[in-house]
Amino acid sequence: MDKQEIAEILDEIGTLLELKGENPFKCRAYHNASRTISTLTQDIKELVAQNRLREIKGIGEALSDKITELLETGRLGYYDDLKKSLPPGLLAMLNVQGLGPKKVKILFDKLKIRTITELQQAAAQHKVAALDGFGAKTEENILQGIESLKKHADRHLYPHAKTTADCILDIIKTQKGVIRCDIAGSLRRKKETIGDVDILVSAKPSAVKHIMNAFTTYSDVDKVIAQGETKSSILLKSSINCDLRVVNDEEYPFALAYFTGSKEHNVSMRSLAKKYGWSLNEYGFSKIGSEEKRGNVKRVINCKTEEDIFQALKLSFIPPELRENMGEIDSARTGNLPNLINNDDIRGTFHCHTNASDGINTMDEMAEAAQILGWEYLGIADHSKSAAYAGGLNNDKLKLQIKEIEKQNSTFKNFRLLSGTEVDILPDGSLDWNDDILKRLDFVVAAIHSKFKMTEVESTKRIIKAIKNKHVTMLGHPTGRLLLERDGYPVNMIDVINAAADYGKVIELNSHPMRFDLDWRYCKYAKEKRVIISINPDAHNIGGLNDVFNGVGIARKGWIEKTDVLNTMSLKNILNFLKRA
DNA sequence: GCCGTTTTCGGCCCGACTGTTTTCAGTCG
Repeated sequence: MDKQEIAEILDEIGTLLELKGENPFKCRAYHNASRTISTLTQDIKELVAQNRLREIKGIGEALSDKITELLETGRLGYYDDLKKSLPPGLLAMLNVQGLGPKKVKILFDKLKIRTITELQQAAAQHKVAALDGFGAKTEENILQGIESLKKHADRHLYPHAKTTADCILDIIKTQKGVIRCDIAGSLRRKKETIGDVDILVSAKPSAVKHIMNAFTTYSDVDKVIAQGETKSSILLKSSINCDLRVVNDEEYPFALAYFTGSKEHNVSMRSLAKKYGWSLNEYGFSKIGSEEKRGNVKRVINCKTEEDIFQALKLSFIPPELRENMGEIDSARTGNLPNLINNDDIRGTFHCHTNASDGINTMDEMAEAAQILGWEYLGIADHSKSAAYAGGLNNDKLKLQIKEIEKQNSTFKNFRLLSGTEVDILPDGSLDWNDDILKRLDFVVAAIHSKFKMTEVESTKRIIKAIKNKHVTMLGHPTGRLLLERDGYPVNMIDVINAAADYGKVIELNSHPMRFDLDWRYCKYAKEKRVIISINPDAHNIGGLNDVFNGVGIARKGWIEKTDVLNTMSLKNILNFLKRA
């Protein structure tokens, strides 16, 4: 059992306790512990072996015992008993918008509803509205919530949500009376996927109604979910939920910080404010104990921008991408925030396909696009011969491509194509090209494209064997395509990172919107082990090259600094690096 | 269930909106 599985069980225990009506703080303790465990960088097995679990903040005696039991026996009696005491369908019911643990508990206690299907039937028969605390409107919302759940279960990819948000932002910005206007929420934090879009506006009071109307009557609105004085919520035809919040301009920086989140980051910021004797909310700082609410808040500190808020708390400015309560507040206090990568820092990239294998554009077109982006180099990495499904090159075609690249390079001035390959790691860990061909290439990306159903131990062994090959430069998409599931595979990333450190290999962080291989914890671990990451688009066309930027958000979450990323090196350094590799 | 320069008990982040009530509970972010 790994820490991720432990974290999932702890989270579920927290939710199950909520459904049983347990002390909310006890429930929260489990949720907090789950998050802490899942983001742990130390080896949990080692911590248990050394009896050091309780050194972790939020893990006390009870949780330490439970985690130890889970790790040592693979089971937890407390969890099994808890699960037996409630029907499994209750957890799924919590996904219905507007239903929380209290309402689900009532539905179960009074009507014996155990599944979403039973809930839908009961609501259709108007049995739900008859319950105490429920009504016709709640019943209607439950039915709509179930429909919506079926229709919009998925989250939205960053680039799609960003395009949508920009269109709405453009409309809001041009409204009369608007002072400041920004995207907030997970979109501002550049999460890989977005739940809903949050837009924040500051405006003159007289303009609020007019702005809200402009928002709710936007041409792409499918349905207006809520419309109030400060907040409106719409569902777009593209099935993206979008919230607009209006505040006055004095409140704006506080609201921007608040609605940018994350929730966990905000909780920590409030705790910190409390230590200074202030209460922090979306409208300002106020003195603890004062009864003032919105409208007559006596601001203890005036803040015109978000920067001022951080400064008031003696923190350096925390970029939105880092606001996940993953240690950024401590780092901001001690001046140790990472130096984040910007799009402008990217000086080239590897792992790009052409129409020689399964790409769409020609090598010429890809090279031109890279130069337009201002890059110094572009790596060509078409598939190898075993990747028949992807039109993998045969020996002769690869040799021809190497020659073609040499020829092209003689025509460039401040740009260079690098000849590479995305070589298949075969099921036994050997490579699809022999060493004679591999040594002729500038770089070699090794990746798995077959036999995804191997066990974690088997696929880890397979990858590590490939990493050991002296011609391999980097490991491509190390866990497959997680968002597509169908070709993701289990792998022990800690072992893989250790091997990459031992053999001096690069690990690729694919930034194609459908592929997010490494999460921030592994990036952080890779950094500790001094393993270089490369942000690669796995671009199959010109447009794909622009997606490198989408990966930058991920890299930021990984606390990867410019110096830790291959793509920020100049061509000269890249060539030196490749020679060494 | 966790935590403590207010440490073994009492507090744990905070406000808007909705729908249900007639002053508030539940949900959400």
